[in-house]
Amino acid sequence: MSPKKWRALNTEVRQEQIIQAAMELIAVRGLKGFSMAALANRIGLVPSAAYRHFKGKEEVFDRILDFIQERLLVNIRITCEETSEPLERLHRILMRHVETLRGNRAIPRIIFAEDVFNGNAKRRTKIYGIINGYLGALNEIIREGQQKAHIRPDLEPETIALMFLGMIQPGAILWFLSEGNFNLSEHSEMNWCVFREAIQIR
Amino acid sequence: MSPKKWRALNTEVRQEQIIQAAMELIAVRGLKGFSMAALANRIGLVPSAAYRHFKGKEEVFDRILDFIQERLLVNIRITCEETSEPLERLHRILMRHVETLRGNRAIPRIIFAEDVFNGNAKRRTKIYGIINGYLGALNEIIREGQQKAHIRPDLEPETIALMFLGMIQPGAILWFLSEGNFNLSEHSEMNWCVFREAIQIR
DNA sequence: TGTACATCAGTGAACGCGCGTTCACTGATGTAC
DNA sequence: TGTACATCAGTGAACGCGCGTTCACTGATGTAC
Repeated sequence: MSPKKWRALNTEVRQEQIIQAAMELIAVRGLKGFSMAALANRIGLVPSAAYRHFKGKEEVFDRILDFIQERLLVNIRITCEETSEPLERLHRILMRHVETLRGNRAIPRIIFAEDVFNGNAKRRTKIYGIINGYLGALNEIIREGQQKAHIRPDLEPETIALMFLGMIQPGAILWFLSEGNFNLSEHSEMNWCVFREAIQIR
Repeated sequence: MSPKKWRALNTEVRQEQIIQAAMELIAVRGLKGFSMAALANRIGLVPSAAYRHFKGKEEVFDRILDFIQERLLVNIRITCEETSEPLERLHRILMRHVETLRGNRAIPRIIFAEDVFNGNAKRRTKIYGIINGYLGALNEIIREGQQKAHIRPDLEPETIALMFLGMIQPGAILWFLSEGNFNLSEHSEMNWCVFREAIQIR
């Protein structure tokens, strides 16, 4: 079929290619576009070949979730290495989060798509865990900010952490629905100003 | 088949039943559970009978979106009739919004499920329009609050309106993922306190 | 009031399609002796 | 260094399933005369 010499690649390489292809497919065509056939074709394989590297669609999806979790937590980790000032940390995490969404359009599609976990309690729990893990990391930063007297101590860290996500989500949906026309970064920056004033000690 | 006498109902009644059944299905089983077959069975019809009352699945979905739009805007309308105090309006709209989500679990599933509009530009535009319409109504209330010197005039009404949605969305997702264990009302109330302080004139 | 016909909601069988998955087979590469 | 065999990635045909949709048909109700 192909003019150039036929070449088999080992499983690790293929697994990475498949996850990558899946993310691209979801980014461009949505969750419906994420099929084993489309996946395989995208990296020049026949659909059944994908089953040499993954047990099935479920496993591919699980790996995608792992990837997303990792991406989000890395943002927090490197930010915390950069600075120890709590408000500055939150600000940078916000900006990195937005950039991550802009760079990986598949992420909001998966996280928001409540559809994904239906009839699959394990998956639902997994996504719940990812979000809670992220919120937990934010909680820690916020609590530190309260101890250092940078953040109002009368607010629950959990409330602040959720409002943090609230700065991003509605904008992300509008950005997505408007096919990129809505200015997500600018909007987040304005939200941040209001948010910071609301939580910092005046 | 059925023991009780066979009875045909007219199209208006059936249309209402079908929309209702569709919302229930989405609420309980997610968007994947929304099929013409399940729909029809739920109201005691054979799948093909549904096509007597709707051209197809697309049309059913369009009508669901109309229903949601109506529900959201009604919340704003009746609140504005109750009180003319801008901050009180926003507070009540927030509570009503939360109650609407709790009463119609299908709504967050549809609005968040970015999947829905894929490959269907018209539908995407329609949902964008619904959200923008809601934001527009909030904008008006906010602008009035700024003119009456209840709300800080240095903030863009659009920013405030989006943050308003941000009070609801992350909580709604957690509430959904936790299968109702997350206390959405309480969380919204706490968010409101922070939000009000952030936008009101001190 | 009775008859002939149109309308309208509901039925069941059948279709085409896409998708996830399986399986026997192939051909290249790695390994044991 | 050469031969025999195992392993491993890729192939293509085929499956079963669910779903959206169509269509000829049925039986009750409404309407015209």
